[in-house]
Parts: sequence; C-alpha cells; structure tokens
Amino acid sequence: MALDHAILVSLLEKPGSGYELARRFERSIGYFWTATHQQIYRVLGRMVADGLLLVREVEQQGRPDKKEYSVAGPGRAALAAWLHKPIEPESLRHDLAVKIRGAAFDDPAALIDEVERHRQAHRDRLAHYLAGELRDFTGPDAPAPQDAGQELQHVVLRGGIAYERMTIAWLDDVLATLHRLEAAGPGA
Amino acid sequence: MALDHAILVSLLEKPGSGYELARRFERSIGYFWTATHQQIYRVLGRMVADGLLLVREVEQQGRPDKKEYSVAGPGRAALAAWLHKPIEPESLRHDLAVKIRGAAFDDPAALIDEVERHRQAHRDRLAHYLAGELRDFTGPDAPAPQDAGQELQHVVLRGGIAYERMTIAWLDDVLATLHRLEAAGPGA
DNA sequence: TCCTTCTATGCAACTCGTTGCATAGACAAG
DNA sequence: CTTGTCTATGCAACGAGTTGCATAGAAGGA
Repeated sequence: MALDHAILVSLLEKPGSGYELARRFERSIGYFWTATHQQIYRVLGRMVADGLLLVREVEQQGRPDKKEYSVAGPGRAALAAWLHKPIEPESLRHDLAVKIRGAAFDDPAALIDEVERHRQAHRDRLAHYLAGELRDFTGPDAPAPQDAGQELQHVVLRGGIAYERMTIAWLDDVLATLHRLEAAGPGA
Repeated sequence: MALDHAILVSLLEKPGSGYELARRFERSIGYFWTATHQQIYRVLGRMVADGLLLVREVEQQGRPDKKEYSVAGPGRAALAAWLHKPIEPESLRHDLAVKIRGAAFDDPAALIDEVERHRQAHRDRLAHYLAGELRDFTGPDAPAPQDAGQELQHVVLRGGIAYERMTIAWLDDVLATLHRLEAAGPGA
C-alpha cells in the first residue's frame, strides 16, 4: 500500500486537505504516483482511524470549509519503517507496448495516429516538467538549494524529465518502424 | 482490462497453457506487463466462458497434462476493437521515487544501499534484454527479419532497453545526490 | 524412501484502484 | 435567477491485482 506512504511524504512536505492532495497528485507527486480523490479520501479516513494522521477543521472565507490533515507521530514512524524496508524494483505496465505487438495481427499503419498522440502527450508533460524545474530549481527566481528535501525533489524531477525524453525518443523509433512497415506494403 | 489483451496478443503469437503464459509474462511480455499465475488462470477461465478463447486438453509425457489455449474468432475481433480504440498515456508508479522524497524526513544516506540494489537489478535486466536482442534480432544466428511481428517485437524490446539504460543513468544521478548530501553533513 | 524441484492448475480472501453518482458552499456570468 | 465553474467531501458498486494456501504428476538426488 504505497499510496499511504506517498500521502505521508506529501503531508510531511506540507499539510493539506484531501482536495489539495488530489491536486498535488496531478502534479508533483503525480510525476511518479497517481490517485483519484475518492481513493485519497478513503485512505485518509483509514489513516486517521489508525492514528497515523491528525485532522483539523479549517474555516475558510470565499470557499467551503476543509479538513486539514497532518502527520502524527505514529505516521512518521510508519514512514521511517517503510523507508528502511527493501522494496522490489518495479515492473512496467505499458498498454501501448501491448498494442504495438498486437498490431502485427491487425494493420500496423493504423497505429500511427495513436502513437503520435501519445508522443505529443509526452512532449507536453516534458515541457511541463522543464517549466517546473526552471521555476523551482534552476531558474533565476528559484530559491537557493538549502535543504536535503529540495535536492531530493529535484533529483526525482530529473528522473521524470529523463523518462519523458527517453519515451519520446522511443516513440520516434516506433513511428519510424511503423512507417517502414507501411512502405514495405500492407500484408507483407 | 489490459491483461485480457496482453493474453490475446501472446496467444496469437503462440498458443500455450496458463503455465506457459505465466512464464512468458516473466520474460518477453513481462518487459511491459506483469501477471501472476493465479490472475492468468482466472482470466483464462473467464475468456473461455466468454468465447474469446478455445481450450484443448493436451497429454504430455514426462510431465503433467496441460490445457492449451488459443484465440477464437471473437477473441481476435475483441483485440482488433481494442487496437482501434484510443487509450490514455500511462502514468508511472514508482515506489522508489516516493522513498527518495521521503528520505528528506529520515536519513538520506540510509537509502544508498537500497538504490544500489535497484541499480544492480536494472543492470541485470538490461543484460538480459541485450542477450535476447542478440539472440533473436541482431546476432549472427538471428532469423532474418521477414514479418511485421518480428519488427514490432524488436521495437518493443528496444523500448525496454532504452528504459533500463535511462533508469540506470538516473539511479547514478540519485546516488551522486545522496553521496553529496551525506558529505554535506547529516542534518544539514 | 524421502525430499526437493519443476510442471501444472486452481480456490478463497483480501486489498487496491476505478467509475458513477451525490451533495454542497461560494462566486461569476448571462 | 439559473447555469456553470471551482472548491470540497463522500458513498456504493465493481473490477483488477495480490497473497496465502492446496493439490498433484513426474523426475532426480540424498
């Protein structure tokens, strides 16, 4: 249950509501983990019941009240325990790769539009990451690196950037292959 | 339910038993999709019930009998339908990245061993992929590329190779960052 | 003979994750 | 004053995926 741990990390970086967490999971944390708001609310409830988190009702002006969550002592201990326990290297789940191999039993050229769409999505994500890097780490207005947290956030972001660049290059390779197969003749 | 489609592709490439599929999912198909044997058996049963697959009892010598599955007409149609339907670009689930950000609230240097272990696992996987590429595609004994299926399998494998290379380089970056933080002094 | 390993299949229980739906306060535009 | 959008929270149902357990044939070694 790594979502628990992702929530603990995010709340240690900054306490917030379920709604705010859901938005973070679309952004920075979402570089390497995704979660819907329903899932987040459910897990938050369970973690409070288990004593890992604290809740505080916060009245707001101009918007509905919210519940602000923060990490309790046992939550921090649970995170530390997880950090010291080895985990398995993750394995990929890449639908598009399944499609590419499946295309051998259909029309490979019909996949070109789909692959180009994915390529564009990865280009957009890369641009978004690079803008975030400039804003938070390498740009003129970025805060000077002072604490370990910032260094670590940056190296994770660099991982996201490297992943997107690699994926775009691979999709170019895929497109070249599909075009070659198309030129060689459908049904060859 | 992309496991269904991964199974259809694998069985179109070559019919086989649940056990054989489980082993393929630890190898070639497993480059981009994973599944345990329990999940595979369950899905196979459902797909036969839905008329997507055919089963055939096969008696064997020197080992227990098996059930060989192959793709039925409706299965092929279902795969074609999925191939023509756009899918969402996938998002990552990277536990190690969560740990790296979480290390800011613990001892970053304590993560070094774990990261090195992952790096080694990725080096092993890369070596395995490269050996497979040499054997099946680029080596002197590899069959000449004749059909689209081989080209497509190769481009997917190249994706796996690119992913492992990128990951190893990133983990080197992570290790350098962790060492730098360690040198800067614990608790800085 | 017993133990282990490999092949081969499967059930049951559980947790994780997704989808659809529902509610509600605050504000802005038409 | 209705509609739409953004903030904010949540339930219910379902499907996907994991974990633990169980069985059994065949082979080889201690």
